[in-house]
Amino acid sequence: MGRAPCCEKEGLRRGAWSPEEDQRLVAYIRQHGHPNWRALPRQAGLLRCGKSCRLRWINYLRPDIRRGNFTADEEDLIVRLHQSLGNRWSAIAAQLPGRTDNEIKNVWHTHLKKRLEDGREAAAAGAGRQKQKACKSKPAAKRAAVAADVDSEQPSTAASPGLSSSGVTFSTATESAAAASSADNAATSAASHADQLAKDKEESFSSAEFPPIDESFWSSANVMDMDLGAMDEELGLTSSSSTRDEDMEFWFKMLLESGDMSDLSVF
DNA sequence: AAGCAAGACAACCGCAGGTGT
DNA sequence: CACACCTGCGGTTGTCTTGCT
Repeated sequence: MGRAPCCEKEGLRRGAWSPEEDQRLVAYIRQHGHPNWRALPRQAGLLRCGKSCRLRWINYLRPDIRRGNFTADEEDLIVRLHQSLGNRWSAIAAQLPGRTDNEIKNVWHTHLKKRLEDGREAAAAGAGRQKQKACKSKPAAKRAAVAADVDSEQPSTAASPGLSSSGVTFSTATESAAAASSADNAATSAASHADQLAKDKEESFSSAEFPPIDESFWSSANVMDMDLGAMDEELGLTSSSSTRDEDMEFWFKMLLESGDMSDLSVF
């Protein structure tokens, strides 16, 4: 259980990613996947450490990322999940299709936490969100613009009905919620939240902001030489769901069985 | 119009755990 | 069994944007 030596920092770029770097990373992963993050930047010709590439891909460039503002349901779900899971952002993110742990963490620290601390979450649930969404509109647009840069090279698969991970991830959320419901009626509420999220996501992905995905991208000759099955698995796109989702489900059930999910009464 | 404070978000850092040799 | 390597996670920071005065 050793620790990986620190990334060589000499000659490596840091800070914000340029569109060119994004395109290069996306193009490489498109062709070869990312079996080895450490070796990826060198093979892709990027002056970045593998960690940085992974983070960029996971949090920003991954095709199944759901961009845009958090919905009221998503925010509520985050708050409730946080109450029962604590700072397990990856666990919370597993219940929010298309959202990354980093994004959820940011949202929590920037306003959800404050909302709770202020003790007026109930009152602010409506008004607060309206204000917040207005504030976020520009950054969202900015992100969309950057994404468009990348998408010009790689059509986003986010809107691909067949390839979107939403169904997979969400099915996990639904199943988890369903399991919870057997022990606690409150979980039914969580399931409805998940239902709503799925609807939101579908609507979101079919909106103009998320133009229809070019399905041909994934089946094009560009990716024919790569292991699509492996890629799908990495992206959480397989119908059998990812190992991580399975882990999350297992963890959820364990909590249920151990009674730790009594906190889910908040649902 | 300019300056300042707060908000929002991308990215980095260090650690822990899993896996292969 | 010990070690090295790799990946993933959570905390934190830096920078840019927005709103207010």
